Amino acid sequence: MTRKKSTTLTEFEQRIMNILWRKKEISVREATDILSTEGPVAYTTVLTMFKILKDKGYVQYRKQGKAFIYHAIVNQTEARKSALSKLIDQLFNGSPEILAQHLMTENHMDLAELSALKKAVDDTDEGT
Amino acid sequence: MTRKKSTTLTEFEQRIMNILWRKKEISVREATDILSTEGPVAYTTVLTMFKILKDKGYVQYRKQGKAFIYHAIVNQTEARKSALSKLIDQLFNGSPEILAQHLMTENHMDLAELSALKKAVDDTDEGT
DNA sequence: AATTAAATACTAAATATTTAGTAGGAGATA
DNA sequence: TATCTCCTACTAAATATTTAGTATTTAATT
Repeated sequence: MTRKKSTTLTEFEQRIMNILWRKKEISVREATDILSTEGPVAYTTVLTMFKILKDKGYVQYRKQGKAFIYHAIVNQTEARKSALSKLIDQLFNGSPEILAQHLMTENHMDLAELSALKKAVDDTDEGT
Repeated sequence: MTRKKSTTLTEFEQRIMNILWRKKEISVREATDILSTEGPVAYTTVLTMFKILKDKGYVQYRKQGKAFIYHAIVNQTEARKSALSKLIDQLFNGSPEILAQHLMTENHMDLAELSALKKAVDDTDEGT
């Protein structure tokens, strides 16, 4: 009779985390402003989401005056890893190789392109 | 005040579609038996899910005696495409290249491996 | 044809997720 | 200090998703 809680970020959680990963630190007010550019959203809705993210251990805050300034405490790479792993399990028979094949055939990525990317990754550290 | 309906397959929908992609055709009874090996599930629950998938246009059925025999009418590649595209939008800045990087760094896929895969894909047609 | 077995249809409800209103509090300001 | 503004806390409810019970139908069987 019970529905399973999501193991990864929900859609709205995701949207907020994306903002946090870009901005490092942000108030609920600022986040609301940013989200509002994509569509109407109430301040308290965003507030609630931050509270949920806090409870789930994805973010933390510090106080500044009377406001909370939030920051992410899970990094993007980790989130990518678990979301991708879930997707691979569910749709790619648990095989990253099948996903790679799919990328090459459906997204027209060729080896030259991948090679260049690999080089770029090897040269830098932060691959975002 | 409204929550957005999922654009991709939900988790349970996904589980059933995986069975359909493997078995081509299946009755609710058989599907229930298969799903039961992973955990308890009521026959009517599975029946309901098939009805939902039918309404959403993911499956179709033919009658055999009094039972419905279901088959998928969306293929796995399409489902993979949309789910992946959604994930890339949400977590990989809309960039398949970033995903490719991630695969290489986090899943330790190297170019030799990818090259072999590419060759395999080029030789066959159905890459599952 | 009547009975039976098994399937579908209809209905309902639990849980997760998303959305937001109202109350109350804390700091800034007049 | 009194007021005002903006913030968080608390509460509530809408929608999606999952789960399954009960009623009805259908086909096979006797």
